[in-house]
Amino acid sequence: MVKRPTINDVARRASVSKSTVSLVLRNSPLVRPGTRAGVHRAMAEIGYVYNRPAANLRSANAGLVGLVINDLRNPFFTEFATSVQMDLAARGYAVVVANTDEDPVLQAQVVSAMIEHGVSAFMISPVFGRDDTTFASLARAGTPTLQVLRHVAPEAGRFPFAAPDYPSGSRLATEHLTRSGARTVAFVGGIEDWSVTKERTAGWRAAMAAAGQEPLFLGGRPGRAFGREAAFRLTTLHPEVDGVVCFNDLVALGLLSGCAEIGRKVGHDLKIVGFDDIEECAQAWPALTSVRCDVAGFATQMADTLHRWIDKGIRPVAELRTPVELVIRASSGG
Amino acid sequence: MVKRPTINDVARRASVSKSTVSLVLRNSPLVRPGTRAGVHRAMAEIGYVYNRPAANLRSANAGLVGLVINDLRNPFFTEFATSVQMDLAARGYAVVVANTDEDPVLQAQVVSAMIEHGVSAFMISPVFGRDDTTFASLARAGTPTLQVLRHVAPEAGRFPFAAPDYPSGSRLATEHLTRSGARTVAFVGGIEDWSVTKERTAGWRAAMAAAGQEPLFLGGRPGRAFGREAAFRLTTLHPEVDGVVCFNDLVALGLLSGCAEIGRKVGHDLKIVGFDDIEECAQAWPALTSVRCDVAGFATQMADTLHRWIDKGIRPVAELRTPVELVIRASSGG
DNA sequence: CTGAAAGCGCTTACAG
DNA sequence: CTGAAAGCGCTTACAG
Repeated sequence: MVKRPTINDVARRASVSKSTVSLVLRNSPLVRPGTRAGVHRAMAEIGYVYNRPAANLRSANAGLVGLVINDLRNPFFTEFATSVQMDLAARGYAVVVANTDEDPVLQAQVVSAMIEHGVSAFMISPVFGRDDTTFASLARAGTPTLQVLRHVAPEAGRFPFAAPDYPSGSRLATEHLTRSGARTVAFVGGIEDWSVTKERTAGWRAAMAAAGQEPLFLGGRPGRAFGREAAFRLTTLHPEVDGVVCFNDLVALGLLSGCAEIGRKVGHDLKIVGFDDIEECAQAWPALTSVRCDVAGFATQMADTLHRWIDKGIRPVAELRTPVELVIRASSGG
Repeated sequence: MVKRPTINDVARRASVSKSTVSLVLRNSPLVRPGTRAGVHRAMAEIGYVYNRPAANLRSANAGLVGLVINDLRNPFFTEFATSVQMDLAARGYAVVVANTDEDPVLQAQVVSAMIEHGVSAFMISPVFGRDDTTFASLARAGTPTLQVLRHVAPEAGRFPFAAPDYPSGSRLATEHLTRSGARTVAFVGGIEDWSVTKERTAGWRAAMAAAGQEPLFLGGRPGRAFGREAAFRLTTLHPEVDGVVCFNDLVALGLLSGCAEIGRKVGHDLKIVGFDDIEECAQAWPALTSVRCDVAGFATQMADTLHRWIDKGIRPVAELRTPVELVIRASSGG
């Protein structure tokens, strides 16, 4: 509202040139301690605040990062986005975020807007579907862009990708269920077209094949509602299923809720494993066995990767997979 | 990475002056349709993208809004923040967000950073506690700032505030429980110092007083973990309690989980009401009765309020309360 | 170590 | 309707 004091006002107040003030601002060793102190005093006195966009016009490094997420209301992504934001803030970046709600048009819009705002880099968990306008803009702008958690852009070299090792996760889950005595293990949740669904079912399919079992896949929107619905469907249509690997924890928690409603004992005649290990898993009853992806740790790693790319020019590897582990709790009879 | 084309490049390509290009950019009616078309063609051909920070240096309106939230991982705030972000995006703003994790120091840091980045306005759900540095910075910068959901800044005139009508919510909840036959209604969760706790207990206290009952308040961190713990504590130490109003839905859902574990029937010998009505309430088993604050609708209203403040200079009223309603489900025996 | 000048990409009067 | 000039708040060579 009120016009902010500028570098010129500081210079006048401290009786130096504005170049000197600029040097002080940028912590140059060239300026004498006494001068520096005087400048700092002047800044405090007149309430000077640095104008980053202006500085950025001449130099570079906007200190702004774009974070674009397909479904921010899903606790898995919430945790990821929040952790990334906080980690980047600790490194001095401001984060402009957008939820794309699995909508390719919205995604293209927010990405364009962020490019106009001059973000230094992007971290994106993209929507699926044949829409290249987003990545075309990104390529044209040349902004460093890291795909996380899911990938869609074809040129992996241009848009490096990192995610937890989903296939291993579902393999671990399935083997655990089989070892615990489950005879028929279904996979519940996930949209079949999505690459992430292919990855999350891969380990389960492999384990099923190894055990000589016919894989039963129940696809659906990965939320609680579908999980609840699946509880009824499984019990009615597939009573032989005694083990379930879920696409994510929301589906598993919905399944738990549905089983509670129909009075089906989870952990005994039906063993359930979730995916992601969101915080709620440990608080549920029965507590939910899940594939721990360590989102918070993954987020920290990604924040660091992006920071090194922007600041030090260190390009991330084209594809990175981080290890997952199975956390066994009551829902799988553990 | 690659230097973006500028307004000058467009001008050269379209054989006009850069002033004309600027006018086209700003949709001025002054420029002839033919000229305008030529400029647009040139922009497309060379892949011009508008440089907002540069424009902002001369004019105003950064098109950037700061969203500062005390606990982004809490689904209530997640829903709020996500809705606000999407609504503001629809109005052409980019949103830089930060989670402060109830930490006043972090809050002061991110607010300063956002001021440096030149955000046009703030929407803040502040941390509690005696820390004025955040609001002092805000006041000094003169950036329009709307307090939402919680308030802490003393000068309401300077920092308008808006939130759902919490007191009415707990009154509705308590009356409903009493009417449903509960004899002893406790309040569970919430840090006693927080103003929001005072507000959320107010209606309950009033209803208790009206019913001539002694109020039992069990304070604690408003999360699932505390809710679970409370289930055990209530059953052991306060077996007479047959109705509970919770600080928020997370506490209520934790309570549900704890009751499931100890085999206590919710909705019959213990009736529970949550607060906020997050999406999960309807998916829980038993489904959770809750005070609906309509976060999404509230968010839309706040986005609109902020937009009118920034764009049209219409100051919000000093304090706004939005109506709440009780959504009755199985957990309260409804 | 410090200052004067030019320039970053845009917008804003001001002429024409 | 269109163009030349100045200026937004900073940084960057370049002198001194």
